[in-house]
Amino acid sequence: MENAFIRKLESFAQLSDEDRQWLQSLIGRVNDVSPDQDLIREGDNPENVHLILEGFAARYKMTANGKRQIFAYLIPGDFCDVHVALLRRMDHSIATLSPCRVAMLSPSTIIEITERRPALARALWVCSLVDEATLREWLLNVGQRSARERIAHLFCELHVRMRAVGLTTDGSFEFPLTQEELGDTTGLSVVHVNRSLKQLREAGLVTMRNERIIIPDVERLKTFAGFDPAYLHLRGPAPTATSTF
Amino acid sequence: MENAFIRKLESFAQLSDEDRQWLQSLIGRVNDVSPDQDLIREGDNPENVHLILEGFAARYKMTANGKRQIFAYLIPGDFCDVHVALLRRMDHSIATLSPCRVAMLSPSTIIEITERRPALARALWVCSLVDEATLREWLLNVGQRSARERIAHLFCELHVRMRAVGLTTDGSFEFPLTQEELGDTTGLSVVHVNRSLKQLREAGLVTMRNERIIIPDVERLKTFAGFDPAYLHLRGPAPTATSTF
DNA sequence: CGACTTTTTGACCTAATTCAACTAATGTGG
DNA sequence: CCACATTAGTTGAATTAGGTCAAAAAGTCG
Repeated sequence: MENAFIRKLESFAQLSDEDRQWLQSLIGRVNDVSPDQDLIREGDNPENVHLILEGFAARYKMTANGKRQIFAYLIPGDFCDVHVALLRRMDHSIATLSPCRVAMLSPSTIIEITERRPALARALWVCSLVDEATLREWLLNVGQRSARERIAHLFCELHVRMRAVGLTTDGSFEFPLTQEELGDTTGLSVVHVNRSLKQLREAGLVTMRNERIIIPDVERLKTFAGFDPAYLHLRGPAPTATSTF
Repeated sequence: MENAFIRKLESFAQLSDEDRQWLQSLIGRVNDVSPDQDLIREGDNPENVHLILEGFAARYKMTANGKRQIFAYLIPGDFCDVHVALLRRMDHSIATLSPCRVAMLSPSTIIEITERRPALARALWVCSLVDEATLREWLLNVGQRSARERIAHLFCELHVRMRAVGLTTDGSFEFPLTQEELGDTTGLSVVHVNRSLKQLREAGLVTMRNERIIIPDVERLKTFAGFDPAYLHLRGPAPTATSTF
């Protein structure tokens, strides 16, 4: 799965073989990180750029009263902090949610990309715009949808994103998060996440078990959630679930 | 107020006199736009870059069920869509909320900035990072805070942002939005916004009247809302309320 | 003034929270 | 491999924050 991020960039821009090889060669130091470890913490002065190779991580922030909001899931192929390096001080934290393999790149690599690889630079640009669009969609999600719709919408999004990096088998993909973490992303209590999941399961819309999400009928779930993938700006028809193997 | 945006950029980076003059000369066509007009609509292929000179505008999107979520307020000095031009298709809309004066710049101007004015380019970069951080804070706000805290937090943020462009008088500033629009930004019903405002007013924390927000004791409101302005990444101590005149 | 929009209030309802207990997993050291 | 500890998931009962519906009051504007 080391090349999930090449795959991801390719879903936004046409890359040359040279670009691809060059990207491949970028990956220097790789760390295995256990779950619930902060990669960067609020207040830190960011030094490295992190790229998730395997596992799930998340951006988050805590309120003064100790409540946590998760802002984004970072899945294989996602850069954690390309841009943030421009600011002196991290305004949020990033933590692993499952065991992760993380590549650490030096900021100079990124600068090299922007200066020497226009196609790649553009692809990175687009990535960050998509991240922002995704963030907007999450705000829409917690601001305007019911508990069940929120969860269903999140799962639809994740299915599309996981498929784009070749990590789905039909309607199913790995999802190693706890219901508590789901609650922190949807703005719901654990208890209510549990009850909502039960209802979704009983309606035959989604099942979450063995650290996997199983969607028997993706179209049906999309309809239920009011999911429109336009905001993910994937180009062309996404690869079909099975063709990714 | 034509130079609110110069002021804004200066709160992120040191600009030379030349930069300032050049920025001033940028403003070409200026439109007066009445309230509730879309500047760009979801699905459009963005052509112009809009800069708000006066008034309030907002990014927003509707759900399939006709609910609206507002993602950001655009106040004098804010660029609406510097970056979005990179994508083929708008994934959200931008509308005026009050009468606005809007400068329309050609995308080529932006390209010129990035190529010829490194200090400005950097300042624009930082602006968009701050926009993203603000969006995260809004998600935290609707996901984790109570109705009153949400509203109070939003007002604190707005106070800081308005002050940064010289549009406050002590704890007071123009705020020409309806309670319905406040509801669409905080994920609350109009009725509940109204009741929450009443409680905040009775607690002596904020008053909203005559299209203005009046905060008798800014520090007290910040404490109540759990507001920490770090995410706005303003450099140095902000100008004091009265020194802006 | 009269039409329309926005704000305010009341009464009632419901989605989601909280607290608490219990069960099912997962993990750890002997 | 088992006994015990710990974390995660499930369920029930009581409570509450916030939503809905409806109608009145207060502004706004041609």
